[in-house]
Amino acid sequence: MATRRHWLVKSEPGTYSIEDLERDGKTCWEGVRNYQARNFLREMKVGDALLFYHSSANPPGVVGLAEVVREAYPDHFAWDERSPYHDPRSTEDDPVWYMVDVGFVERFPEPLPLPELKKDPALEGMELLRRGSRLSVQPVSKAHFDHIVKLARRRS
DNA sequence: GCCAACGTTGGC
DNA sequence: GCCAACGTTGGC
Repeated sequence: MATRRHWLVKSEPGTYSIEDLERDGKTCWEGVRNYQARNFLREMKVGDALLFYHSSANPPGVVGLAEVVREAYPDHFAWDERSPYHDPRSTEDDPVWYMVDVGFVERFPEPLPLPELKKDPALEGMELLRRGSRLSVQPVSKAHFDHIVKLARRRS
């Protein structure tokens, strides 16, 4: 079996929250419109583990875990003129944007707020904490991933 | 609401 | 290929 990879995905809770994913069980991760983030989406394999991050929240932070349940396929919202994610450069014959399906794994009893993650020396070098980092889909090292899960357990 | 950081666009 | 202008992200 191939080694499972680890990632972090951001969502604004007003758009789609961990509570929404808990309710839905799974969802398609549409709307990624950044090439670097898209390339990471296309690298994802079924079973890869995801940190679910609430951006533009009070406070922002990691709120739970999800997993990849379907590998990358064309993001058809790009073809929909009424969608906020519409992008005329992407067509059915030649898709530009992709999405995966993600499944709910767990919601942390308490969110891990960004300011606390910033203070943690064990998370040094994490992409999320890099100054000016805006990537909405990013790889996470296993060590950083495991440490964050451990922090979540410690809080409960 | 502000603004720093970043990505994209388009003129040249 | 350079780079200024612009739009977006996202913390604060």
